[in-house]
Amino acid sequence: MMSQKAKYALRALVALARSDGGGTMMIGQISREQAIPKKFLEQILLELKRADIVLSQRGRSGGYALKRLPSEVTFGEVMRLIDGPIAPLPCLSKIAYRKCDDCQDEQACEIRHVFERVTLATRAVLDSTTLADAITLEDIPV
Amino acid sequence: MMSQKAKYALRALVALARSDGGGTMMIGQISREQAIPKKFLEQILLELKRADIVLSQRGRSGGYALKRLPSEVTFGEVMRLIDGPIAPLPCLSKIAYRKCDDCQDEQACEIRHVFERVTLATRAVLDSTTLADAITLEDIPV
DNA sequence: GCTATTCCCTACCAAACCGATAGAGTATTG
DNA sequence: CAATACTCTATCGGTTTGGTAGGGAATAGC
Repeated sequence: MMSQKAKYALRALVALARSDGGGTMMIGQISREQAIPKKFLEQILLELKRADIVLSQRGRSGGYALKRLPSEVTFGEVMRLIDGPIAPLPCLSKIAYRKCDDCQDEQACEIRHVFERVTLATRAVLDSTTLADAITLEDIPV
Repeated sequence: MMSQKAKYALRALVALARSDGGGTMMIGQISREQAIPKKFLEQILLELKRADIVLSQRGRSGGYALKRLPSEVTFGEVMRLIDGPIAPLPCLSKIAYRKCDDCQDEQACEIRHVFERVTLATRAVLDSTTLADAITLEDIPV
């Protein structure tokens, strides 16, 4: 299961992408519209800002907006930022490769072989789907 | 990331499947061979037994063996047993469907649309790969 | 029929993680 | 200059994770 936080992050980004193709929204506005606890959303948006996915304007008529085009933000990037590696095993991760503590021979590991397929399939979806795709996805058949 | 426990469970099952196509092994033997903490493995095997995946023999020359053919135990079944639903969202789970707390319209949820694809792809792998496949998988190209 | 061996079961535990909440600080603008 | 909105750090209760501990019950071999 993905974390609640990742779900919130994606929902907030979709809201920003919908908003006039990248217009500015205030935290409170997103929070209300998407039913996300405000203070929690604050932290999430801050994290997305540090990752150069959104930008912010402080002060009286401030708010958040996408820093890039909706078509240039993938679900994979957001998931990795918030929930960490997409691969179910450290030895299959691109961004955080690590040998499994107890694995003697990585090439012979049957578990790894199977989950490599899972990982490739998952990445194929998440790294190719952008916010722009998401908001028009209703029409496209699976 | 999948849990350590699920990794142990699958490794133990693969060991049992390899063992003479379903021969009996003692906990200690699996534990040593696979470098799995013995008492933890005990709990895992017990759980697999309750799920009718393995069977046990108590007493002096006891041990564990697969209850079914290696070709009749899928990775998906084991993962669901140990780690719970495969779907990353409760509203996409087969075994534990639940509406997302904060979701107003499931059919319109963009997040759901994307992760439905992920789920289908993951299930396609895990529900079609068995222990028998795993131990001969080295030869099959991805 | 005893006893060593093996599985069975329940309880417990420390550390990490999750999903927030609190509150004080810093820009910006009307 | 004050109201408003973002910024940052700390804290917190509850759950999950990855084990460990220890006694009980069955069974095979002598």
